[in-house]
Amino acid sequence: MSLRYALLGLLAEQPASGYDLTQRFEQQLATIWPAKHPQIYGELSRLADAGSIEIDSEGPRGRKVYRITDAGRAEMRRWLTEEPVDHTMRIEPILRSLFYWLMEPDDLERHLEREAAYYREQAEVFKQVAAAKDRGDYGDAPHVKSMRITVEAGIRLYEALADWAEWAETASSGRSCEMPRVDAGEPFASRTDELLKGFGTD
Amino acid sequence: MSLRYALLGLLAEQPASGYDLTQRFEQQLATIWPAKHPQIYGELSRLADAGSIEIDSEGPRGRKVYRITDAGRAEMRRWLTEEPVDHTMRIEPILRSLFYWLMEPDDLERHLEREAAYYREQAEVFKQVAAAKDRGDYGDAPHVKSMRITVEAGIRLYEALADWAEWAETASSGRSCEMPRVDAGEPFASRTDELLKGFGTD
DNA sequence: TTACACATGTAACACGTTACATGATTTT
DNA sequence: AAAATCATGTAACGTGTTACATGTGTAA
Repeated sequence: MSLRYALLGLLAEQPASGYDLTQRFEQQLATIWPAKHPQIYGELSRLADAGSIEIDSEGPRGRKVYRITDAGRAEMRRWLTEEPVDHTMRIEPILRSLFYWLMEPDDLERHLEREAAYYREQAEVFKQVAAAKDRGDYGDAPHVKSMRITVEAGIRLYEALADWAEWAETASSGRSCEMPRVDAGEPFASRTDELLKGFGTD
Repeated sequence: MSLRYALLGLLAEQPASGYDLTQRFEQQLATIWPAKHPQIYGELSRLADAGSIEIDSEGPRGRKVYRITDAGRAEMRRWLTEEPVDHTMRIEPILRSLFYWLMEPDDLERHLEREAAYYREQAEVFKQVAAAKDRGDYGDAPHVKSMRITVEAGIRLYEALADWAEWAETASSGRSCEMPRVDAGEPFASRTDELLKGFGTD
C-alpha cells in the first residue's frame, strides 16, 4: 500500500511521468523504498482509475505526465494523519547475524569488514546530499526541508549499522567473549518477559 | 528466500516444530524479520522435500518436530559464505518523512513524538535482553553470542531512529530552517552525482 | 544507420498476509 | 463442561521482481 502513497506524495510536489518516477525511485529512494517500473506503472493506472491522479499532458513516445487531483491530495493527507505507521522492518544483514556462529572466523571477519565498508559508504553518500541541501543548492521549498529530514535518517541509520558491524568485528574476534556491559535501567514488564523467554537457549 | 535460511539456521541450534518456530518469530524476530505461520509451515514442507530437514519425532496433536540434516547444514553454510547479502530495506516511517511537508505542524509534532517514544521503547526492550545475556542468563553457547550481536543491532538501530525522530521534531518546529550543518568530507564520484541529481527540486 | 536513451506495458513467478478451517489436549 | 492453548494446514489475495515485448526520438 505504501507505494501508492509514495507516488501520490511525489506527484504532490510536481507532475511527472511513470518514467520520471521510476528514475526517482532508482536514484534517490532505492535505499529506503525500492520499486521497479512494472509496479510503478501498474499503481499509476490504479491511481488514475481511482481519480487520485489524472493525465496532465502527453508527450512523444507515448509519454504520459500525471498530475495529482484534489481528491488525491486529500487522500494523501488522510494517509499521513490517520493511517497507523507500519513499523515492519526486514533487514537481511541483521537476520544473518543471528547465524554468525555457523561461520568460520575468517569468513565472518571478511564479511563484517565488507558490511562496515558498505554501510559507511552509504552514510557518506547521504552526508554529501545533506551537505548540498545545507548549502542551499536546492532552495528552501517545503518539500526540500522534508527531504533533508529523510536524508538525515539515512545518515543516522547507515552510520549506526557501520558502527555496529565494526563493533561486531571486535566482539566476535575476541578469544571467547568481551561484550561490553549494557546498562539495564528499569525492567519492562509486558513484552520484555516474552522476549527474554524467546531469546533463551531452552 | 531469507525465510528459508532463517528456519534452517534456527533448526541448526536445535530441533523444533513449526509451532515452536512460529513462536520464536513472533517473540524474538518480529522486529527484524516477521513471519506468520502459514509461510513457515509452507517453507518447512519445501525444506523437508529438498532433504535439508527431516522429521525428528512426532508428538500429540499432530506435532511434527524437525531436525536439520547434514545437507541442510551444508546448504546453510553455503548461504552464509557464498550468497551476496541483500541490503534491501523498506522502512515506511522514513518514506513518510519525505512527505512531512504535506502535514499540519501540530499533526507532525504529535506524529514525531509518538515515533520517538515507540523507537525508544523498542531500544529499551533490546537493552533488557542484552543485559540479561551479559549477565550470563543464557549461558555462553556459540549461538547465544551471535544473538547478542543481533540484539546489539536492534539497540543501535532503534536508538538511532529515536534520536532521529527527536531531532526531526526540533528541526521541523523551527520558524523556518535550523538544520545543523553536516561536515562534507571528500566528495564521492559515481553514485553521489546521481543522487544529487535525483534529490533536486528539478 | 546504428546504437542508445526514452517510454510504456504484460505475464509469470516469488514472497508475504489474512481469513478460514479443523481438531486434540490441557487448564479452569 | 467450557475455555484456552496447542498444532497444523489451505485458499484467496496483495505486493514485489524478473523476463519478455514493443516501439519512438536523438545522437554518434
